[in-house]
Amino acid sequence: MTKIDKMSRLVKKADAKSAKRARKKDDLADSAIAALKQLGYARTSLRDIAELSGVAVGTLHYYFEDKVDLITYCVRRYKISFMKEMQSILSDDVEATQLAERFVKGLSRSIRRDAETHRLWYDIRSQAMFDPAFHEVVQDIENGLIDIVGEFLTRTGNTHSEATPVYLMLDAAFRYHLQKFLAGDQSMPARFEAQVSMLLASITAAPTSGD
Amino acid sequence: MTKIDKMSRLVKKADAKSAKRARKKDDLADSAIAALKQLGYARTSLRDIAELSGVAVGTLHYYFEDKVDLITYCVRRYKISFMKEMQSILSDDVEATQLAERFVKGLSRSIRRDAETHRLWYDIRSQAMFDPAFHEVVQDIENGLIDIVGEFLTRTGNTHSEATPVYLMLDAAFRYHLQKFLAGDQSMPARFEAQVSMLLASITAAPTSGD
DNA sequence: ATTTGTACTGGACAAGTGTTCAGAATATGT
DNA sequence: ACATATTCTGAACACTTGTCCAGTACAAAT
Repeated sequence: MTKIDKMSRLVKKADAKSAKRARKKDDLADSAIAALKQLGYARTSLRDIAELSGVAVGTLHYYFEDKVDLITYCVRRYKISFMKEMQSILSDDVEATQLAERFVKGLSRSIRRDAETHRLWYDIRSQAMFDPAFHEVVQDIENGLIDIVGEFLTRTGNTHSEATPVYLMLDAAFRYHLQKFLAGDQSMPARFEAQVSMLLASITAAPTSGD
Repeated sequence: MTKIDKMSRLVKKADAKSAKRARKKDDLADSAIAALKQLGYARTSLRDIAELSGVAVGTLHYYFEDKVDLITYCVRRYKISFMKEMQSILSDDVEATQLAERFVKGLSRSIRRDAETHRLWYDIRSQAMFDPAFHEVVQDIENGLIDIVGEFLTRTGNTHSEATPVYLMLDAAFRYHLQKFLAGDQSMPARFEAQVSMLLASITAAPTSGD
């Protein structure tokens, strides 16, 4: 069985290698996010990222194809972690009204805590309107967000089919209050909470008379 | 009265001068918009704009302070013309339901016809999250849009106070369908119409139970 | 015809961009 | 200890960027 032994060992080594590489890649991505969330996509150069990561510019190209690859990787990484956070709220075993409250609170807390990172998402989403290179990430993430809203709706006893319009409403409110919060108005997370829970209440109370 | 004559003549001359200058400025802005709507803020250089305008780069700086000044001027100019269009729909003397229909139709037509220009607005709005130089334009325009929605609501027999949330909803739907339309889905303007008129119906039918 | 003023040009400038790659440093395997 | 692979460096490259400004073209006024 030396042959199989060798093989499995080689496989393990290879896995460890790629795992280590992946970890390093994520480290770099985290540094990159720290830079990107301050300056945005267009104004952040690879040199900015390299400096903040403590590596040379070449290293970035060693781990990422090009700038677009790096940025999309970062956005994906960040947004997925946000989505997981929301998912974990949805997995709480509580009744509908309390779930809704926690959900909205989770969002408003994210405005307060991760405002600068979220604006990166809106930046890339706008870029996608001009550059097809960003279509895929944006599509993927937006579908993921709609799924979460859909899950939220079913968990609170609503029709799953209304996921898209409800997502749009949440997204608009989120963006608007985020924008004002970033402009200096500290009251925005609270106002977001108030407005959204009101809107959600009107949704759950009177389901849209579709067909 | 030669003195007054002279003065009034001078004033007239000065006015003609500045009027001519303003016209030329607007011409340049229109060319600039044509360039900007194709490439977006970050990817459009002053040389691109100059080439498309048929003038030298220096000329742009002769009429505009700097790049930010040029871009904000363009966005304002374009968006104001869009807002005037919407205003003219609101000034039609028709009953509420028909007004709502025309309003939504106006929006969906704008998705189809001015998709590329509208994305410039979303681009600048995102930039404003990073660059305070854009705060003012974005604030002004967004307030203008909210006003229009408010006027629409009063004209259709709703409470004016709900302007912001309704604006947010319209904006979200507009942006979403615009994005998908730009990605190639021709059915989006129609879908936008359907979705929005449904949402508006649910608003007007059951006013939000605020207080 | 000559001065004055406005409109415009386009080259020069300094600073920045993403990307590449020969070679050094470090780690891994024998 | 040595050899092989991997990881990383940072200078170099070819371009692009916004801005500036001496100088030209043209119009208006004297």
